[in-house]
Amino acid sequence: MKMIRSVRGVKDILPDQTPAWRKVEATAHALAIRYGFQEIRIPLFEQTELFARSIGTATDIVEKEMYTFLDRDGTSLSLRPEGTAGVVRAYLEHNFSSRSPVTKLYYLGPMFRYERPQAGRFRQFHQFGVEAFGTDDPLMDVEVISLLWRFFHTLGISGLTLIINSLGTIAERQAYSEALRQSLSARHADLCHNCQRRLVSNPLRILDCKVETCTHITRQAPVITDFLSPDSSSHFRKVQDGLDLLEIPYVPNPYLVRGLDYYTRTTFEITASSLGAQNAIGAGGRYDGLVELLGGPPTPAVGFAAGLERILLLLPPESIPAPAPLVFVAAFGEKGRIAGFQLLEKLRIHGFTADTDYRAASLKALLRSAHRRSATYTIIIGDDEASAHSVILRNMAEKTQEYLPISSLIDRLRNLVELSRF
RNA sequence: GUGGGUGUAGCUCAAGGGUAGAGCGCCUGACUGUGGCUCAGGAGGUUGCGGGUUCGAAGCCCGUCACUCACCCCA
Repeated sequence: MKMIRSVRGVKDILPDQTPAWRKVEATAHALAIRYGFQEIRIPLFEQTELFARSIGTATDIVEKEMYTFLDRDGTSLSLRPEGTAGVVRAYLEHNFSSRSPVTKLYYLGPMFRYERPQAGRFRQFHQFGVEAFGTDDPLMDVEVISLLWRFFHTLGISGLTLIINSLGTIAERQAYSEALRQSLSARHADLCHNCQRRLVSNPLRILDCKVETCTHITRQAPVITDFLSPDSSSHFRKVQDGLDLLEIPYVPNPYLVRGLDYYTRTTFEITASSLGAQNAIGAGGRYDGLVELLGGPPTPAVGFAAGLERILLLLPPESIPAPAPLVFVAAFGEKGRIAGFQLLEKLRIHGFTADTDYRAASLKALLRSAHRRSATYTIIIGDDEASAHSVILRNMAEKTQEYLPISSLIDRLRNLVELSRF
C-alpha cells in the first residue's frame, strides 16, 4: 500500500509547534482589537475574477500561482492567494460603507499560492492582515504601520527594519513608470534578461532587481519622489511625521515597490535580516482605488498582511508561554483504578489540566509516565488509599508527598496549581 | 518554470563494491507500592522508488519521486 503524503509545500503544524502558533494568533487578535479593528472571517475561495481584478492580471500571483478550479456550474473559482480582495468584496457586499464612514477589519488564516517551496515560503501559508476603509488621513497609515510594528515587538521579535515609500496616485505612478521605461530603454542592453522583459511588462519591478548592474543603472534613473504631486508628497511627509511622533524608526526607500497592482501612495515593508532570502515578514500600503475598481464608491483604504510562518521562525522561545501545570493520576489496583478514574474526571471538571496513563499497570510505570509528561503533581491512589478514601499527593520536583482525604484534595490543589483557562 | 545539495531505524548520523551499524528515544528487567542516574536485555530496516552494471550494490550508472536551499516571486 502506497503511503499518501501531504501535498508539496503544505505542512502539518504538529503539537510541538502549536503553542507558538497560539501565542502568535492570540497576540494578533488582542492587538488588532486593541487598535479598534474587528475580526472578519471570509471564505477560503472566491470567484477567480475577484483576484484577477484586484491583484492585477499581469502579476505572477494571478498569472501562475493561483489554485484555480471550475465549480460544477462552470464558474471559475480560486483558493485565496491573499486576504485583501476578499475583505473588500465582503465590505461591499454587506454595505459597510453605509453603516459607518470608517470600517476597520482584521483577518487571520491560510492563503494558497502555487510556488516552489523554500525557506519561509509555502503553498499553504498563513497571514494576519488588517484593512482600514474610509479615510485617507495619513495618521491612519501610521496607525496601521504602528499596529504591525507593535505586533512584532510584543512577540519579542527584534532586529527588524521598516522600509517606507510612496508610489503616488495611480496617475502619478503611471507617469513615473513611463518615465522609467524611457530612461532605462537607453540602457536596454546592459539590463539583465529578466529586467529586459520587465521593461515592457512592469518597469517598476526593475527597481528591486538584485542584479548588481541593474541596481547600478536604476540608481541613475528618475526617482518616484520627483513624480509625486504636492498632495501625495504632503501625505507621505505626514506619514513620516506621524511615525516620528510614535518613535517608530523607519528607512525611506524610493526603490521599494510592491508586487500587487492595487497599491497607491504609502507602501511599507518590514524585513528581518536573519531570515534568508524570504525576509519580508509584513508588508502593506494604501490602496485608494481598489474599492472603486471592484464596483464600490470611491473609498480610500490602507492595510497590511503579515506572514505567520516567517514570524514563527523568528519567535524567541521565551515568548512561548509554558503549558498549564499537569496533575497526573497514578491509579493502580482494582479499586484504585476505579477511584482514580472518577478522581481524574473531577479534577478536569474543576479546571485542572489532568491526565493519566491507562497502559501503565504498576506504580513504577505510572510514575515514569508522569515524569515523562512533566507532571507537576502526581496523585497516587492504590487499593489501600481507595479503601481509606484518601490519596497521596506527590510534588514531582521536590519529591515530597502528603497523605490526605480525597474530599480535601481539590481545595489543596487550588492553593498549589494554576487552573487551565477553559 | 530553472539550478545546486540531500534521501540508511521514530530522531541525528556512520558504513566510500564484500555479514546494514552507533548514539539518542522506546519497551522490559535489576527495584513485587514510588520517576530522573546506572547496568543488562529487547523491539524496530524493502538503505525513497524503478531499472541497469557486477559473482556481489546502501554505495557505481540512468530514470523518477520527495525533501531542502537558491533563482524567480512574495508574507
